[in-house]
Amino acid sequence: MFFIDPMSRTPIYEQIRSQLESLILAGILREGDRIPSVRSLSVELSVTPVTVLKAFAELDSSHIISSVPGRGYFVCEGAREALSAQRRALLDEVERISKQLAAASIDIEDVLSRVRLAYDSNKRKEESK
Amino acid sequence: MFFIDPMSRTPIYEQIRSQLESLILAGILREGDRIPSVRSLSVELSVTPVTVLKAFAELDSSHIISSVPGRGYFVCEGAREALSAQRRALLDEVERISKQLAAASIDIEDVLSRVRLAYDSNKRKEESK
Amino acid sequence: MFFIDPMSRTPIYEQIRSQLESLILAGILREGDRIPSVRSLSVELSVTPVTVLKAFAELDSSHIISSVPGRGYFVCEGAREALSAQRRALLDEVERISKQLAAASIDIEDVLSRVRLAYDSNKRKEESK
Amino acid sequence: MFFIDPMSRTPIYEQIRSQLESLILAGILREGDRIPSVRSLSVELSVTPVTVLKAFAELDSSHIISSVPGRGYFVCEGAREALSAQRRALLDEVERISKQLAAASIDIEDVLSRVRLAYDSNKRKEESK
DNA sequence: GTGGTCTAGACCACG
DNA sequence: GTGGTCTAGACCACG
Repeated sequence: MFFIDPMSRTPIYEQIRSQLESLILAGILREGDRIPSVRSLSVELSVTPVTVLKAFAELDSSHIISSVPGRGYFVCEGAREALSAQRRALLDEVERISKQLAAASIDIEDVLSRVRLAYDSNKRKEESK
Repeated sequence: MFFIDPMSRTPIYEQIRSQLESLILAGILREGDRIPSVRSLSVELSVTPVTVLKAFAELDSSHIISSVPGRGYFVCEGAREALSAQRRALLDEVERISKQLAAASIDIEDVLSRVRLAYDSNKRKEESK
Repeated sequence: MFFIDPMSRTPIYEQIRSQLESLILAGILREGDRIPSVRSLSVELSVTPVTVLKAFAELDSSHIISSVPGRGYFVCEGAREALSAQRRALLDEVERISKQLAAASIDIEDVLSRVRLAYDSNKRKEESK
Repeated sequence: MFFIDPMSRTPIYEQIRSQLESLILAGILREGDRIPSVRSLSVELSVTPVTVLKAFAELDSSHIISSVPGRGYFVCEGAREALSAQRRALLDEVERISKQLAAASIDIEDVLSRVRLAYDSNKRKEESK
């Protein structure tokens, strides 16, 4: 269900968070569903429980999942909608700022290269390439 | 010195502001220089003085130029640095948001196309005219 | 400058966060000020750097302080106002819900005791009492 | 069966709703029971039928009671459980927020007084009358 | 069993 | 030097 790349420059907890988000967006994890326990997932992924917990805590603070101590983590009401709204908002923000940059006559290539830079810094440097 | 495209979707006062900014960034207009008067510029560009004034007022409120009643508008101390800081800040913001989008596994093409969309919406499609 | 009680039931990172908030609200730490480094504070308080970092990371995600990797953490623009707004909002929420409870004829003592319960669960159990 | 205080600052329809809720919670009105008609209740309480209807409509939209056109309003399946769940949820919310306030070192008295304020604003000061 | 906090220490990138 | 991630493992409360 989960796959992490320990060599990636994206921190492991971000990879876990991102995959949980995708599972919720895809409707595989639904409102009220219990998600795998911190410990079981840490075993499955061969990482320490603290790393899994960090991913869960971030989603908890965005009200995407909710912790019930002693019972586990559960997908919140409206989590899916919240996630798509979040993503739409980020893309809208990119557009809004890009309009300002266009108005300031900044070369579009400068903007595009910044986006690529951000994505690259998030990716593994593949030595074999 | 100035060129405006009355057919552009970018408001004329934005075009004027953007060109003044470029002249300051390029070092053509320097700290303390007097910039063309509202009246003369409105004649030169064949636009109403109100439009020119709007551009000046925006730059005034960002402390890029400053009005000296009865004498005209002058380029502020540190205007050039302020402008480059502004532009750097916007580009930094693009990068920051792009990192979030990367972390959320949003396809980079979705982001790039939003940037292009913003730039396109700022341009007049000249071919179709 | 800082004092933590390792015996308290309030986690150490919450104590650190709360004290930083108080210093900002009191105007002792101001916008743009650099706050003590993670490592120096961990030495001063005799806790691990990870615990200090957890406190800082929470304040970072609320835009109260901001990390500049390689240079340290700094108090954000508007941090003080944001903190007081936060606190006002929480108290307003208590009042709003209390009105609903009053309208539902819930005994006020049931409500007050819930508040006390929350506060008690946050405090040290004093055995000596 | 019903008592309303026309002098209270709590709207009359809230009083009616609250009393219906109490009757259901107390088990006096049970699932499937027919509740008094809008018309008879408006006469009994000397209020306009519109006020009674407003109380019923609110309970209807929370699926506590349900209208059967031409026959009257009936208590829904599970109404009692739904009501206690609602009340528990509100009290849980008070506790949750109180924990945040405690963590932020807000004086407990500030919180308690907000609760009392909400209850007081809901009551008519009878002595001053 | 569940989540949650903390330690001690390694290691990384960046300036 | 700065922040930031991760491990391995101890220990806690709660159910």
